[in-house]
Amino acid sequence: MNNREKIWQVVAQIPKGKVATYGQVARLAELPGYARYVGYTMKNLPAGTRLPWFRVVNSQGRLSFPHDSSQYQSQKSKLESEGIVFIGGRFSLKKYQWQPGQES
DNA sequence: CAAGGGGCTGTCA
DNA sequence: TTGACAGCCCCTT
Repeated sequence: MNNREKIWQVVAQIPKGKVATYGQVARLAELPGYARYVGYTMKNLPAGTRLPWFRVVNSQGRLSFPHDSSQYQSQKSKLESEGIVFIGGRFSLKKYQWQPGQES
């Protein structure tokens, strides 16, 4: 299993309505410091993947796409459909960040 | 082999 | 609270 797959597994575990930061995903995948690689990996997901990549956000409680890009809108709407509320272009990371162990 | 860049981050001003 | 900076890791030039 390569690092890319480890990342996929972690992302696949993020529960609906919750989000995780790139750095958090990296740590959970036992790859501390690979935050940036996580983003790179999400960018190169196989077409048609069912991975909830939209639940991965940056540590600022914001999305890492240009505010006017279609990708930003796409991710934002997907998160909102799961109950995450955006205020002024961002959301409360404190409130929605995934805490492994309290999922179910 | 070197350089640039990408859905990042923690630190410091 | 923002913005600038320096590290991080990997892939493509």
